[in-house]
Amino acid sequence: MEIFADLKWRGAINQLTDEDGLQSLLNEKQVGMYAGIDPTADSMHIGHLIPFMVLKRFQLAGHKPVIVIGGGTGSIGDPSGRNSERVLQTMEQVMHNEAALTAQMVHLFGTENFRVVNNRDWLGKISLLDFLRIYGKLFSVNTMLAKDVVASRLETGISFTEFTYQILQSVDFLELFKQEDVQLQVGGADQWGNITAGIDLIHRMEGNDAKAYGLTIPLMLKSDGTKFGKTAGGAVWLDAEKTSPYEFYQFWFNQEDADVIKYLKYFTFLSKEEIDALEVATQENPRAREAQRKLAQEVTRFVHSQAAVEEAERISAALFSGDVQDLTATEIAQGFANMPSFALTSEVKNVVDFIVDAGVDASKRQAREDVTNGAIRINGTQVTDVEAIVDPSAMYDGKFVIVRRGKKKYFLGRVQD
RNA sequence: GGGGGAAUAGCGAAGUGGCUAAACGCGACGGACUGUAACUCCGUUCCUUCGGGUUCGUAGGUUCGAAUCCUACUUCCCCCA
Repeated sequence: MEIFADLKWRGAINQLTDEDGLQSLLNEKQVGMYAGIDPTADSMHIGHLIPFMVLKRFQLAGHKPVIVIGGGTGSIGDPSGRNSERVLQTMEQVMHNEAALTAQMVHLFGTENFRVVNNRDWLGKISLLDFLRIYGKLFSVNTMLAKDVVASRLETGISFTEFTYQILQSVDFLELFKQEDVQLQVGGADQWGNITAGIDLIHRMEGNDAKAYGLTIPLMLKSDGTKFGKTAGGAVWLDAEKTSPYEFYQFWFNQEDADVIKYLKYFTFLSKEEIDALEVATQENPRAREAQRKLAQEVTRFVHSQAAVEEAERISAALFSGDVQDLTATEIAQGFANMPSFALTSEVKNVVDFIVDAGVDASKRQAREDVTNGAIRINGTQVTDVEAIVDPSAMYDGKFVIVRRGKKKYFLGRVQD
């Protein structure tokens, strides 16, 4: 499918500045395009992936994405989508984040037909007087105040620093237009104001016939209206240290039927035919969760690797069947990375005491009840006798004890001595 | 500043001297069912060495016996100024 039609079908387009103009540009040449990310953390989370998925599709279609790491803008703070002033980060933190994000980008985009640049390289060189004389004159405060992002903050307050953010982002677009032949900026729906400000600046500096376009992506929401990409544990990170590949896989696997097709379209590179087939499969046999499985596999492979997919599936199979005996110590460490864990000694204990000391249950009364009800499994083996004894050195090289309460609540004991 | 009312378990809310470790609803947890779902159903829901122990804003008091009566204090709400 032609890239533009494909994006529309995938529901990836919210607003466009000039559909016909962009369409014909895309037809005639390899177009440079960019999206930015401010180094506010040392990893992307899946929310960040939203504009980058679109860039990746353009890349696969032969165009050239550029990622701007906002070393300059990130030291200022984007007011978009926020109702309070950002706390500035230390420069060391910003630099550390930049390096980590760059590595993630290269992992997703490769090095062919792709660039990562840092806007500190140009923003950092502009003197205050140049800023005011060259750029400031071209921005009307009246227009800036009218942007939604700013207007919504006038009640609660916005600093001059954040107010100028849209000028900096506009300068980015202009610089990229000149240096990297970037003609399209892609961003989330809340970036519309910043993007159009950039196009206006390009027109003023480079002439009205300069071809610069903007594309925003719809706000991603779940079918129940809540925010996409959050779990009880917080954001879903791309960094395997923050969100293990197993948890990452599980996040996608657990999507609702009502959302899964939307996400397949958006977050995978499967063809329309494949996705249509999965849609039918979901309707006819929802219990198989074929679409969710495919979604989890595809996204986990894209963000991590095929090996990560296989490992995640092995851990999933073990955890959900309860057969945890066969897991290796490494797999346990991954599968339990963000599950509750507790420290223990290799001392042999009574189950009830063990459970309470582990924090699995709050009181002995509760612990006895759970044991009696058959709700407790130690290392995959059900324990129903309150007098049973737990020996931490029994399995997994004496390093771990896996406690399961109920069907799928796991707790990992790490033997300390 | 004056007057009135209320504080009960995670939350809401009954309970006005013994039958109350405290109804009921929600939530939470466990189980059955299921698709690692929703719904529904069943059970549990202060601690315990299972003998018992400690609870109804806090501290005292009355009583054989107090969540229930009295006093003081704290907090919250309402009305009047």
